[in-house]
Amino acid sequence: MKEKILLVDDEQDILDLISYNLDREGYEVRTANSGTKALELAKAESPDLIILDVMMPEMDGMETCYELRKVDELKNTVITFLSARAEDYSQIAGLDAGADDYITKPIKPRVLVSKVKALLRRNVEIVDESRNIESGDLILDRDKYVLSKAGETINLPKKEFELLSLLMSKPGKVFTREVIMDRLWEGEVIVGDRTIDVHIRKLREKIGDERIITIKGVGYKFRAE
Amino acid sequence: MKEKILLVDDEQDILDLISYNLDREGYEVRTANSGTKALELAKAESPDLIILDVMMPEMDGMETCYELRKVDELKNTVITFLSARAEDYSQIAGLDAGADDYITKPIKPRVLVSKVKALLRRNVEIVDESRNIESGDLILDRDKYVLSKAGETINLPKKEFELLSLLMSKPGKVFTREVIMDRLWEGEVIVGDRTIDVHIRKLREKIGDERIITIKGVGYKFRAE
DNA sequence: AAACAGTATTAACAAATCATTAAGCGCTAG
DNA sequence: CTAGCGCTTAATGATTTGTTAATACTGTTT
Repeated sequence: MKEKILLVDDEQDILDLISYNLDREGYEVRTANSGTKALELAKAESPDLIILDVMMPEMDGMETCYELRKVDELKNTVITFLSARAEDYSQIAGLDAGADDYITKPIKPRVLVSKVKALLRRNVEIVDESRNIESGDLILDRDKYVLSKAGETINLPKKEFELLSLLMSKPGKVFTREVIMDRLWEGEVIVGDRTIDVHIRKLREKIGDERIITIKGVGYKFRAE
Repeated sequence: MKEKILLVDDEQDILDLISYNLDREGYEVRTANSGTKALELAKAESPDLIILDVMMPEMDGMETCYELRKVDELKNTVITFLSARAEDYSQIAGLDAGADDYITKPIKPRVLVSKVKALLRRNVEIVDESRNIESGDLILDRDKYVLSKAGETINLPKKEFELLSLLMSKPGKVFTREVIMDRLWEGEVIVGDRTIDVHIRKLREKIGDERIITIKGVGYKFRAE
């Protein structure tokens, strides 16, 4: 699943340059040469990221951004400006219009690419941050402090809940014992390594052994589907 | 850990001037007076930064840049142009060729040095950002602590993972036994040479014999595609 | 071709790390 | 005030990972 990027600028050269670079990185790139067209395309495609030139005839970047932000489907879309001037004034005004970042010309392809990557990653993280985490038949409800497994609800004690919550926040990612301790016992006390094992064990008892994977010498991770 | 810079220009004066300044700042500077030689040197040394004159007889800067970008080991290398003309046109064309920045003549040593510093700093950030190393059908995921080979995931024990991670961090570069020991057993214990062989062997069992190449009397390297 | 230096391979051993169980302690609800 | 729950630890057992030693191999030098 490629991530979609909508690129808006009135200069064809810029469109070519940027789309060439993003395309090479494996993104699906759409282009528009005016704010009006951008709005149309954005509604139709709901891209993950919109790169918007500030200076355009007719409808400029700021205005387009305001309009884009009104569209409900684009709530989770990251918008970033593109501008020749790095003046503070325009930066602030741009972000006020609902943009998430600011890229200045002249464009340096590799900077652009890594910025785009960072923005999209941030987006993913924000989405992940939602209160519920699902994976397979498990649903972890951070608000209600409850875990559901295949419909039935399981009440987890605090430490177990937090541990599972941590592991499930990034399925597949390994959490070292050190990190786990930092998160679950922030500085308070120092607990032994076996404590973590025991909590892991209790969790495994409740959600099944396969879900939590041990990486010896490294840490634990939640099995990504 | 000095950072390596490759300097390419057909005029000896320029080479002298720039390398004098960069050398004084503690960088390790190599020079080439043609695009062809630059390619050779770049492949052999995989520098961190390449400064490329646009106007050169035979193979010009743009063309050299295109060629350089095709080389896999130079993926993370920053390339910057050097040109007498600051016209917009050449800027865009140059960046399109895969360069990261543009330095204009006449060269002001102080400006050059600070630009170089900025470029290398950025490079560090970019490299740090991606926790994955890819090569061919292998993907090493440092977060998940797994290796994927053609889709299927392989779990590697810590030492093996670290060893492969080291080798893959600079494909094609030879790591001596000494360096490997430094990185994998930082001062802790002293292990025999055979230990490394065994880990290499286990890795080869898992990823195929062709991937890791032995250079007798020197060390091991990961085969660049 | 024999001696040599360096690497490969294998299996056996040692060490590190994790799992499991049971038990104790402290807090809180009833 | 005490039963119960949750948290932690200790003790022991199981497993994986790391290391070494012994031996075989490969290529190079004399």
